[in-house]
Formats: sequence, C-alpha cells, structure tokens
Amino acid sequence: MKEQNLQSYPGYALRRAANAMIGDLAKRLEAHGIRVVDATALLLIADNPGTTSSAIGRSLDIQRANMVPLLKRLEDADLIQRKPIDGKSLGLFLTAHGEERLAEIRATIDAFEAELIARVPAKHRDHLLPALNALWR
Amino acid sequence: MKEQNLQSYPGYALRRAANAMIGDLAKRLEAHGIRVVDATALLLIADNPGTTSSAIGRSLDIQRANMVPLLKRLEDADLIQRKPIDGKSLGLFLTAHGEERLAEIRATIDAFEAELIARVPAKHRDHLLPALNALWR
DNA sequence: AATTTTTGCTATAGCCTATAACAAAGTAGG
DNA sequence: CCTACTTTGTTATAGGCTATAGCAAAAATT
Repeated sequence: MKEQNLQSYPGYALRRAANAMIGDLAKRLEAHGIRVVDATALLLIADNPGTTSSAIGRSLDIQRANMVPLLKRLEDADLIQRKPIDGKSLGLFLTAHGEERLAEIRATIDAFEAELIARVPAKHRDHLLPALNALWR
Repeated sequence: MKEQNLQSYPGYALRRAANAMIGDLAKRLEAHGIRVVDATALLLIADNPGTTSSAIGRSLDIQRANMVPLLKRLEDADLIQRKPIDGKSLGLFLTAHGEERLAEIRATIDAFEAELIARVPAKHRDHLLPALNALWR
C-alpha cells in the first residue's frame, strides 16, 4: 500500500496525531468516568470560579446549545454546582467532591501531557506547541 | 477568563489546531461536494488502483463497517467503481470522472496544505511534520 | 421606553466512530 | 480432503460530538 503522498501532508499528520492523542486521553479519563470535553470544561471552571456556561462555551468554541448536556453531566456527577449571579446568568463552581475528583483528573492529564511531549524527539520538542498555536490562535 | 493552564498543554493545542484545520479543509472540499474522509480514501485509491475496502480501512484506521457508506458515497458520485478480483474481494478503481474530479480535489488540498504550513513561523516549520509523526506512527 | 443583545434552554439533524452479528469466500494444518 | 480459523463485505444500531433553528426571560443599549 503506497501511502507516501498522504503522509507528506502536515494536515494528515495533524489529524492522525490528534485522533491518536484524543483516543489515548479519552481512555485514561474513562477510569475517572469523565469525558475529555467535560474534563476540559471542569479545568476551566476550576480556574474561573463563578464563570458562566456561555463564557466556557466561547473559550472552548462550544455552542451554547451543546453546553447544556455537558454541564448537566458535570452537575449530575456532583462535580459542579450552579448559583444564580443575577436574574439570568448562573455562576459555575466546583463542589467539594468536584475539587477532589479534579485533583485526580489533573494528575492523569499532567501525566498524559508529559508522556505526549516525551514521545516527540528532543530536537523537535520545543517547536511543537508554538507551531500548533500558530495554526489556531 | 484565565486560560493559561489549558493553553500550556500540547494536547489541548493539538486538538484545537486539528479541529481548526479539519474545519477549514472541510469547507474547501464542500465546493467539490466531497467530505474530508472520502477525499482521503479517494487519494489512496488513486495511488493504489485495485486495492480493497479493507486495505483502505486498515491504512486509515477506519472500521470495515464504516467503509461501506463511505465507498457507497464515492460510487454514487461516480468517482470510483468496484471490480471483483476474486470470489470475495472487490478491487477499487477511479472512474474517468473520478480522475478528473481528483485532479481538482488534489489542487485544493495541495493549496490548503501549503497555506497551512505557511502559517507556521519559519523557525518551527520543518519541525512540525516530524513532531506530529512521532505522535502516531 | 423601545429595541437589541445575551443567556440558557429544547429539539433535532448530521457526521463520524464503535460494536455486534452475519454469510460467503479464502487459508492453514492435520 | 476436511475441519477450523481468518478475512471480506455487509447490515443494523448506538454513542459522542457538532450544528442549526427557535424560544422566553433578563440584561444592555440607545
């Protein structure tokens, strides 16, 4: 099977690398009973207590409509709670249980990220993050 | 909104970059009426005339079951045809119409890939492909 | 005060992936 | 040769994630 043409495309490599990465991370986070996107939102709420659904959505490029089931899962798992901050918006906060779970989740993610960057040959390593950031930020 | 923690994760940047990239490519390929995955399979069939559904699936990590609707779309669009190579397997070939469309599709993809790599600062540029390949190959 | 925007939500559809099961054809070992 | 195993192509179905349209209430703007 001739695949050289495909493999010379950075876009192809980017997609394959991202798919492999996200699959690996998803498998590790399964042990915590949480999805990758949900964990990402949880991290963001932890760093921004009182933030809102729409603010999280804007930051992660998730439509308002899709935030609804996401936050419901986090709430059903007793990881976050919502408190009205005015008549319309709801502030998001981690529960005590959420803080404990997040510590474990963060440890898993940190280990994952360390292994990920370790797989990149040393001479290319420091270039990965800036190169990727140039593609979307 | 504090996002530094998230943005220091290569895994996060990888996912965001891949999503942005695939969205852009999908939009460009819409003009040709073809999906990204379908175009990828078409490229592979073009470079490996007579290859089979299962071989394409193995190369692109697509389950056999998911190759069925994919190839049906390519066949319905008169881009490929299937010819029995033994009593069980079907060889895949581009049609004349498929060859013509592929030339246009390939031009779109090549332009896209060139612009993608051009967005990466010069000093990081040559590191991107090897770094990404280390993450999945 | 009237208009526009924002927020949170429901409902729904589409894309892509994952699993289980099946029949028919091919392959390998005794 | 015959049996057991594997491969191929397929159907059916479910799940994860995304996208669009529409809605009501609250907030912001003018």
